[in-house]
Amino acid sequence: MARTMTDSIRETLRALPHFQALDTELFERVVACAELRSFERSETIFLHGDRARAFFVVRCGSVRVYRATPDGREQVVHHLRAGQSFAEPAVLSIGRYPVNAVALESPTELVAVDARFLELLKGEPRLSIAIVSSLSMRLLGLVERIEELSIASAPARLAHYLMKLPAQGTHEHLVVQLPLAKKDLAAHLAIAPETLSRLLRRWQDRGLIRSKGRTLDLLDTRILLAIADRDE
Amino acid sequence: MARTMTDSIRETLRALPHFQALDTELFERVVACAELRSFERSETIFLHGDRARAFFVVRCGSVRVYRATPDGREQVVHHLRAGQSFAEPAVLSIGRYPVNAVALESPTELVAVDARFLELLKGEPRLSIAIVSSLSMRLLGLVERIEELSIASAPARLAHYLMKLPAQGTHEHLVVQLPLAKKDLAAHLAIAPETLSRLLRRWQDRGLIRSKGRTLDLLDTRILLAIADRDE
DNA sequence: GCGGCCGCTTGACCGTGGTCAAGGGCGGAT
DNA sequence: ATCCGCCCTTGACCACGGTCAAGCGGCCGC
Repeated sequence: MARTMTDSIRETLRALPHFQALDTELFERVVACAELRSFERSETIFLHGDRARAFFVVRCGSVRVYRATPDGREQVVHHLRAGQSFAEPAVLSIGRYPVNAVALESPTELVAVDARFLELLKGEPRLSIAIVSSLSMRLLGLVERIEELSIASAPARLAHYLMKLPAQGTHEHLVVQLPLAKKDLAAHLAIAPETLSRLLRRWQDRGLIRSKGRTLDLLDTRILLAIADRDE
Repeated sequence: MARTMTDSIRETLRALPHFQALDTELFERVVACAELRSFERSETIFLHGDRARAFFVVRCGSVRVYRATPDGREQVVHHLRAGQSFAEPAVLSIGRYPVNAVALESPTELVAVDARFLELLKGEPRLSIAIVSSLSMRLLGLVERIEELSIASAPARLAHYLMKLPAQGTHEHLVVQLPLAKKDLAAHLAIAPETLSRLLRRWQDRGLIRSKGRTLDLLDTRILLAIADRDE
């Protein structure tokens, strides 16, 4: 019954795509590289330029990975939830974090896998194949994100985001929950909070959605999809 | 004296970071997966959705990798020159190209490394370590690109681009050559060609640069740097 | 040398979306 | 229950940069 910290680590790591196919012995050696860390809302996990001693897997809570410019603006690169990993590239190549990461909820628990993992990698082709594949997927995801951020208009980005959210209900009347505060969602979509607010208002007036706090009813998915990949 | 096609392939692949540390025997097995292909200006190399049979290394010429949206707009993801590789992730994970690629010059010669490479990877930890590292670098590059495209203003993007170009001359009077036609540069920076034109004009009027065709004199690098990471 | 094409430049216009400022509403703390 | 603070909303304004349209210039083919 006693649930050790190592059990938590084991459970979190095993759920990762990288590690699902590993045999027990190798997997335990990975677990031995890891420790559990806990963060509070708004607590910094690492900063741009810090020495990259570990990569992370989200056990619970959520994390924002972002870049900041000298003039104080920032751009969200990733938003991570339970079961997702981040910062592998920093550990596996240059050894410094190229971005900032901050916890968004209290508590946010992360499994930190440190540099001993690199040694494992060198001796284990199966492990490196898994990592290659997972990094490749991540790359493809970033290419998507480039498209989202630079081709699409603000309404298209929002509609696209809403339609990708896990939904409940029938095809013509979906109900979704926003996983972020609206101001954080705005940051993720690279728009001002005011713009987000105005868009939701407009669509509600047109009968496309209904909005109550973080719960949205998508009433006309047909038109929303059209907005998502054409343009408003 | 006779220079075989295989020699060309060997030379091109050997210059890649992935392959520099390989011993001769393993390297030759990589070479055996590769063939040389030639393209003309504007010729398509692959399209979004095509089965990914190979990844590529640029031997000469240049390549634009881009995404297109239903409404006809497009976003440049990469611009590649001699010695650079692309499309590894497609081959190494999902098996389909997620983007389009087109040759920008005549001739553009590419070394295509086909799927037999995957088999090599499975048996060779050193090879996969090299790939992991190189994919990681690529990921970091894409994060930079996200910042470039979505945080910075048009003047900042342009100034940043100019200051990163290989330059000749003294610190306070650099001379750079644009490696792209201005309309292609505009596409890379995600701005309209007209905007590029106007920016260069304005900076020339202010004495920051001098522009003659594709040759630019950077007369005040101090201010250009300021524009690059603050904002206009 | 001449014509035509394509890339570059310039001008005029306008829409998208960011900024500034102020008001309302929900929730947590006491 | 009440207060305070933070988020969200709404309004007014404006500038950045895209689009449309026209004119210019250089390069290549004939």
